[in-house]
Amino acid sequence: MTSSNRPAGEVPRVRAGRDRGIPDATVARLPVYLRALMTLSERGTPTVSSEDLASAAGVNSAKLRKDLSHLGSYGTRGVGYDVQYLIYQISRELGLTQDWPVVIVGTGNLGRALADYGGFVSRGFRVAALLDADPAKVGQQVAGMTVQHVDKLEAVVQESGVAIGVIATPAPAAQEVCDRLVAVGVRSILNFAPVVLQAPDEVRIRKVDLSIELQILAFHIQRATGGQLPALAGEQEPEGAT
Amino acid sequence: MTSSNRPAGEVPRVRAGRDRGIPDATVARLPVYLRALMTLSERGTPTVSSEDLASAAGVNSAKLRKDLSHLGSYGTRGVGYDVQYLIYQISRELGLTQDWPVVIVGTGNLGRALADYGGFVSRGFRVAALLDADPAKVGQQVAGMTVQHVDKLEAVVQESGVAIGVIATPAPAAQEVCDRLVAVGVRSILNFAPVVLQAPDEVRIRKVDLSIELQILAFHIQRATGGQLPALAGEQEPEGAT
DNA sequence: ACGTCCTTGTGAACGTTCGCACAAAGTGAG
DNA sequence: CTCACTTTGTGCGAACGTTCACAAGGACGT
Repeated sequence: MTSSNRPAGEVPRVRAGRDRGIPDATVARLPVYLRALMTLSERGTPTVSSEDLASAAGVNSAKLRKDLSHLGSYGTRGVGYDVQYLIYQISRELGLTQDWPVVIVGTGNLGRALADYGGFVSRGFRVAALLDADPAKVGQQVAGMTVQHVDKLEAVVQESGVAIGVIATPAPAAQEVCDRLVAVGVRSILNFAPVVLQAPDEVRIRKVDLSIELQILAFHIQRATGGQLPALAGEQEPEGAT
Repeated sequence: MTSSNRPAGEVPRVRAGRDRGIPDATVARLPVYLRALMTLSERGTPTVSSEDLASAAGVNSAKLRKDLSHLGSYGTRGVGYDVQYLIYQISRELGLTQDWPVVIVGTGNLGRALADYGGFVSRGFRVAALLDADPAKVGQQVAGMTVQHVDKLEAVVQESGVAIGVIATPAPAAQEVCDRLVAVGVRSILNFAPVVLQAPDEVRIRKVDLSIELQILAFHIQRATGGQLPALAGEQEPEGAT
């Protein structure tokens, strides 16, 4: 998944000016911290300690401090972190202070859910277009936008400067959509279709698979209960009376 | 394989009487392998090499072989893996050979998308009930099921032996739903709401966050382009350093 | 039967991530 | 000013994950 073209031997560390070598694991957590900070901000909390913020984000406090230290020293010892300032710094690091036009391909249930999802707009993402191959769907209004035919994909991407493509099509159509997005210069793709997309290394693909998460949960339940449905195998602890 | 001598404390891996601790990273990939194998199966492919299967799943072939080796020696040297047999073994390991009743709470766009998602049913998951707190939604037909009021949550869970709860509510309602699910014995929760749920340690929570994935993509684009949109250059300068 | 070719399974090296524990740095009371 | 207290930032060892490289094992042609 990682296509880091780093000269062999060096750890992603301090580079030019500000520290730009942030570990992937840290990057994946920054949005979670941001979310927790937003909640604190709404409550009017001025500062927060690493302990409290870590608890709100569901991580270890040492890990949180180390993560934040990759952005710089934005805390005050003895006090904690200024909520507003930290929100700004994380947003800036994630590139959320600018506007990201996104194209969503596929307006089935999932595509519509995505178009309506408030979390996109509130984080600097803007749906530039909704596309679908089904003539019956073209022209429909979804989340205040008119669904366009997928033939417009190339035009929309170029006119709106779309940098991120979201694929929410059925599985068989996903690869072709991916190819077309790549062909018009999109280098970042978020894929919801249950297929493994093939693309050049320079294209960054992230995948969200609803059923995979369920399967992982099922594995752990099965492992914990020896293959029995827990609710049917007894409500109490195994140590309890049988 | 030698069993690792684990010090007292928390156990990151599955601990069982049997020596079958499968790493989390491997478990997370098994569904991907399974998906690739299903595709091969539909094409009538009898056997597949680790190289080909790894390519189809988008991973390194050595990693795939090591992952599969945790399940047992199911390959034949010089030939590869029998597709049908491997499908069976992975399915069994993931617990997909049995039926998992699932309750979906929240029938907004996302909840409906989930209810309609074919990937659930085809993998041994069955939607036992769709719940919503909105009286206007109760009684509606979604994916062939009637939406019930969330007050029925406890009854549904107990009657159907639901082991997995899916939370697709708005953020403010998620924690309460989580608490209620835990209270009736649900130990595995898949959370789509953009909040960090607090629950006892024995409850396994997995989170899917649509906007977090987008934010991670945005970070990488921004990092690669120095903070500017690749297509639309020149709008806002990056902040000066301290 | 035997040698050659192919592929699995895995030991070992390497890189990444985690979390403890503590020094450094700031606050505030007296 | 000094001292006690709080909290950050980080060095370090351990745990975890990934990848290389190759021995072991099986199929197949001759």
